[in-house]
Amino acid sequence: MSVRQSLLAILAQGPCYGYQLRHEFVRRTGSVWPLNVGQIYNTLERLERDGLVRRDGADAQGHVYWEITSPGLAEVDLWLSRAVERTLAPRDEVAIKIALAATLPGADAAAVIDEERAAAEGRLAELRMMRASRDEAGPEGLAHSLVLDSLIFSAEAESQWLEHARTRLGEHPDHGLALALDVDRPKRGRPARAGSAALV
Amino acid sequence: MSVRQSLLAILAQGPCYGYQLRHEFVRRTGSVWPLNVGQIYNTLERLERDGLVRRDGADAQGHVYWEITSPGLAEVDLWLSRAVERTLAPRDEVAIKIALAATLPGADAAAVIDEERAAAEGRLAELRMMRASRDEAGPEGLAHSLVLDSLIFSAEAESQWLEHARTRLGEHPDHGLALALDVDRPKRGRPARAGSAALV
DNA sequence: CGACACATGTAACACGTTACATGATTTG
DNA sequence: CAAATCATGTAACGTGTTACATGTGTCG
Repeated sequence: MSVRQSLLAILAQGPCYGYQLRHEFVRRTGSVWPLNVGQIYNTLERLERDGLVRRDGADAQGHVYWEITSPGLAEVDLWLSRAVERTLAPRDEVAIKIALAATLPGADAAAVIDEERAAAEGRLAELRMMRASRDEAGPEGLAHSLVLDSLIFSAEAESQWLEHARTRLGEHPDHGLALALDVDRPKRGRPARAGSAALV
Repeated sequence: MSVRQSLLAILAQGPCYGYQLRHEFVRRTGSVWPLNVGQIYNTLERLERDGLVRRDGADAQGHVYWEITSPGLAEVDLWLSRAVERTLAPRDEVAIKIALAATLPGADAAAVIDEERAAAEGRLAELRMMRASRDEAGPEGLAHSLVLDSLIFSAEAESQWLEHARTRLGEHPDHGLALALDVDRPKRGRPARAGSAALV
């Protein structure tokens, strides 16, 4: 929903055409989130379908302008006034992967964690370099550095969690967490074929 | 890609049928990520389409078993051996929203931050309660608490970033970050209709 | 019996994302 | 002129997600 809501929010400032919307989005979010132009037109059509924007004719240069509607403005207000709806537990591929690696007999959970942690640290270093060389002057500066900070905070948390996970895994006696398939689960009868331990 | 890869990884341990896969996924990831059963069958068909699993007949109870193929096993190995592919800057709706709120003349960025922070703290409190009442005994205990820790680390980072953002916003003179539409951008000629400042 | 969990499956949708086609205009 | 940018658009795909239909088995 981020792209959709963002475009809508920008349109709340006044009519724009496609390329302009992309420019505004990139400019305001610090150029860290590139946006394929095609997606703009795509999203605009979906917003139109939902009655949140309408086509607003074209100017002398042929630019097709889009205008926000009343329901669209209401949607923007709602977006800004209420916190984003998040599930209590957003799915995180890395966390899922570690949890599975830790319970799969055939996997080396420690190695998986190390690999992910190295990747996280690499991203972190790159983000910090970007952050350091970021020019904070100009009206866009603060927003830009805030976005970078957000990414850095998040990457730091991931790396720290992985370190924590690595430690706790090491403490665990003989990696005794590998789980075979739970063949006894079905209430109404056990499958004929027992859970064979393929792979390793 | 998380669900897809997870099911594949579980199937690497041996053939399973749909409901069993769901059970295994939920069991290994600490029941924090519920999985609609329909999605299992959906995903299995897509995996079959890609040649990573194949149907493996049914047992006496009518359970339809699925078996991983060679390419499927290779895919699992790859997933476990290499870090998850992540863009340097994953899109985060909250970060995008704050960046936009900070640059939109009509928005009260401070209020938006406060609202998001309250929500983040709420989630955090709930996660900590879950974590505290989590039974760590049993083979699944460690994986479960690690997953919860992941969510907690992540929620903490978000809250801390929001606090940081709030502070930096406060330091900023007269909220001077509101950006009007960048009407001078188009290189080939200025649109006839100037960027009007609608909304506030 | 009736409610509920088990079990399989289908169909549709949402959003994000990319590849491609097409043309005008600017610039080296 | 040729290349690059600006600009609009279309078509397709991928994953995640939900709603629904259908039937069997269990249990109070």
